Amino acid sequence: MRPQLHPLSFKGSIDKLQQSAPYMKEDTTFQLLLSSINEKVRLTETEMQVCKSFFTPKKLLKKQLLLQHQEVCHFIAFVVQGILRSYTVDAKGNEHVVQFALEGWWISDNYSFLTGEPSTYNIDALEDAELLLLSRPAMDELLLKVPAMERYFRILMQNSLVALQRRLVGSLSYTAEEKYTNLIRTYPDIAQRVPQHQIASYLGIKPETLSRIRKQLTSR
Amino acid sequence: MRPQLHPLSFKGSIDKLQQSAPYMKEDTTFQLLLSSINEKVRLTETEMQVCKSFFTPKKLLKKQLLLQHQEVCHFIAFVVQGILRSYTVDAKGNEHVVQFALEGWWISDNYSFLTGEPSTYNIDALEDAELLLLSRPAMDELLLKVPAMERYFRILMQNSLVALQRRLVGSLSYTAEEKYTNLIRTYPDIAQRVPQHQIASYLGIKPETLSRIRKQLTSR
DNA sequence: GCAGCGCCTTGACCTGCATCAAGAAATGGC
DNA sequence: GCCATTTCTTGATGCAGGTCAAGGCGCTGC
Repeated sequence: MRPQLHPLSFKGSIDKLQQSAPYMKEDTTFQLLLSSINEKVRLTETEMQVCKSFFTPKKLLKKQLLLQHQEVCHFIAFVVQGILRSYTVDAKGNEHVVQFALEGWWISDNYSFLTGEPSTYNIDALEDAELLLLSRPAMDELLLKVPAMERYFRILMQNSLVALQRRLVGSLSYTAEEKYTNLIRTYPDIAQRVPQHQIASYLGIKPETLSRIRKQLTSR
Repeated sequence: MRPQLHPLSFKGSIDKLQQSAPYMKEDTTFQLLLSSINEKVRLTETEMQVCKSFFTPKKLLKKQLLLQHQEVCHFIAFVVQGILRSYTVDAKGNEHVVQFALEGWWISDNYSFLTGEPSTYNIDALEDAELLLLSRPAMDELLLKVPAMERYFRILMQNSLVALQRRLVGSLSYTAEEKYTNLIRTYPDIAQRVPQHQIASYLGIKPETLSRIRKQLTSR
């Protein structure tokens, strides 16, 4: 069985995190991030501390925008708690969900972040969320001070690339029903926490079609 | 105008290369690779020499396979000359072109290369080709000896990620005709050098449909 | 020169999903 | 608890692109 690959990141367990006491707050915020990093590269205790210092915590309410179309994306965001989505609005006015990000995933507009050009995406919260932001200057400095992070980000990029390539081939070769059943098999938590019409948008089908597909599936 | 981003790489000029005399062979083989690297990171003269030593030249005839489905992908390949494609065959027996690679582009199955799992892709040559292969152990050693290459590959990955994300959104929001006109606008050389039915496969449409679209377009 | 094959075109018909329209359920604010 | 809004369902109809089938054109090899 192949290990799962997630766009821009991996999915870490958060069970412990949610139960932990309030005075642990500071630690638990970074715990998920550090375990994500540790899964891919070895950092010394000091490097981890340095790392932490470059991130800015941020809270977001449901529906609140983190990034708006035509703004420059000045950060990449690590999701500590909640769900975010990035989406575009095409020439015909249709929204297309590009990515969901749950706990332990990264989200941003890479293109805008890297080039400084205005973004073509919007990013907002589908649930109240807690994030750790890494700004462009912070990232540049972090990579200088902790070169191992260069490797971490390369691995992230490669994993997302692979996941995205699969999604693309899937979008070309599967029927709407197959796309949906693949999704709920691969990311059952998304299917449960995200409204159906958002999932439809992610899959590139209409909410009506998804509704009919679900009806079909339950009747079997 | 946005700089173009190419899946897994960039497109470098090869005009000079093709005109150069035979005794320059050795140099011209690496020239394109080095200029690709220099565009993204600064290497010392020594580092460039070290870099070269890790690559293995390889020639491929038209239709020859570089990687076969279910083999492990032991390399990433830089295209010096010619055109390659990677493709999958889905459950219904349909081929899907995942990527084309022209001069100056990289091609491989990243997933298989990174994890050592058997590949789900095939890679073959659409024209006689000249490649530079970087094996997994060679890459690991290269990254140790020339850490700047870590950055080069991260940038490559990020660029491909961005390009792939656009392609995905495009595959969801554009009509077949829009997808085709986008392709010939973005990569006119692909449209000219690659047979139509391969392009149709890349776009996720049938050759018959592409033929009809082209007829429509010329009649306007 | 022509046989054979790969590639492209054209026509007739079919189908999966979109579109449009109208309610029904669920959710949330106060 | 009740109204507003958001989300989901269902039905009727349309169309982009797929499928199947046949034929043409231009290589390449002998």
